[in-house]
Amino acid sequence: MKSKDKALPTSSPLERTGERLSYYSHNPKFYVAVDCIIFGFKEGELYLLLLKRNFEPCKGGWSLMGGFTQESESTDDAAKRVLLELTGLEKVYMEQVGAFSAIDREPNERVISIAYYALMNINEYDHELVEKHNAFWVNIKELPPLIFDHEEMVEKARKKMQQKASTKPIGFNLLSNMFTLSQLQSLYEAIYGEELDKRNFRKRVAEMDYIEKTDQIDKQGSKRGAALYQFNSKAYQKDPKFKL
Amino acid sequence: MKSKDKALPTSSPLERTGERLSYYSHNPKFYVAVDCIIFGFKEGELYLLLLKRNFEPCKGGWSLMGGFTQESESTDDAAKRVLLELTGLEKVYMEQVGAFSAIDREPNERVISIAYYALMNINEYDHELVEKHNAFWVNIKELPPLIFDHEEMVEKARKKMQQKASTKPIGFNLLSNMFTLSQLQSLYEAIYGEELDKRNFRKRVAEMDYIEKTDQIDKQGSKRGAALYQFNSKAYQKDPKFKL
DNA sequence: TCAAAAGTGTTAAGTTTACACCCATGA
DNA sequence: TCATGGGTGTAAACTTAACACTTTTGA
Repeated sequence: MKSKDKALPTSSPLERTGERLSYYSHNPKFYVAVDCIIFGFKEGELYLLLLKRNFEPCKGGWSLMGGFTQESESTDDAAKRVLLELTGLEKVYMEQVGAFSAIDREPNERVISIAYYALMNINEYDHELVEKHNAFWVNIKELPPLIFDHEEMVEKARKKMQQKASTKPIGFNLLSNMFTLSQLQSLYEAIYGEELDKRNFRKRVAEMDYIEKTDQIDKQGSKRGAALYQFNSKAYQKDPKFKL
Repeated sequence: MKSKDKALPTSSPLERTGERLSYYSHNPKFYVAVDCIIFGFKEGELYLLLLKRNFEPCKGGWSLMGGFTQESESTDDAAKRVLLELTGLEKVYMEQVGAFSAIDREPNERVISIAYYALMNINEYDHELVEKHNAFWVNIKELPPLIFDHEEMVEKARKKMQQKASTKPIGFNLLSNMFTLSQLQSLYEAIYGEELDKRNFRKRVAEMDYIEKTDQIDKQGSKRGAALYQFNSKAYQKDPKFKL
């Protein structure tokens, strides 16, 4: 790898630092950040967990939650850690969105950032931690201007999440363990940004045997009550077909 | 951004280096590489342009072409530069595949690498440069073991390229300016890894007005000769629908 | 008693798939 | 003259989209 083989035909004594080989030491190093697009869902709408920054740089602005990759971490690890720091949650569904590396993406320092999106249940997190970070759930239809290139990250994350959610059962991460079909439908309507036909939707759900009806009834959403369903991931593994 | 606000409540004098603010200086920095999955197409098969490494590390192994991001570049820029260094080509179609950051992905140094795939016409490049880098077109069905995590990069790139090629007219980058429908079909068969029905394929092509029949005839591929077509990207912009 | 959400099938339209023969030409 | 790839249409299968009424119950 790493081209530059003209300048570095073989490893030379000059290229050693201490005990370890260093073929690379004439190249620059960079801060590598991670930024998290954290999706939540309530009342038929998607929300993002955003920071109203009470620290520099861009104090006072709105931003994604982020952090710096450490020596001991992959960027996946760093993203998980950053999410844990903010929400107290482990094992949250996350996907890499991509690297953002424009030279001037931050005003004062060169930082390359790897964006990740996360899907979490908006009802289960550590409120104290979120408050401490001055973070708020913001309706995705009413996003404020975001600092740096964070709006671009959000856009890319939305597209990627939408694409993935249509072919893989990742949407359930945004719901409680048990959910009504109306909730599931309104979730997918929010993800796709369009209304879906109730009967066609339920027909498709009925074909996915791993979306299992429980004997529980939800009495919050309606007078009549609606059957609660759950996603059975083991059953899904056996016949992993999904389309909504 | 960047969490760690406990350790860094506000910018303090200590956080300044020279003239510039440095809120981040207690964080580590990393080499940031780019690696290129370079696709070509000939004789009905996909090929990758791979290096038989005549330099360390992993001299003698097969790898992707790569290089290090410089201060003056985004990773997109770096990927373009690296491709230019190897092939002499500018304006090649490239897409980011993602960041690869496992701590031990390289044996001797911590390097975070951003992978890109490139689609190029296998008939048009600077052979001298390729020879100088000891690079070879390898049939994608007969790939040798690759160093580091490059096989993982290739797999992810193939999936991403396949996905994109089915919905956006990027495949033309792998063909000459003019091509026969048989060539186009065999390209898509190679991308999808499955045979396609000739009549159905041509029916779909016929619906895309921006795939224009020229008055040129290809006499190489057959005795009878086959009409040559070209992709009209301006016509495509006007009605950007694509599905193959 | 009525408003509000839950639940339930059928048909038409559109899309996708399968399939076979004649044509033109150079060797 | 024949082997080779070029070129062409139709029907069946399947998938998707459109659509309206009855049920239950808490206020």
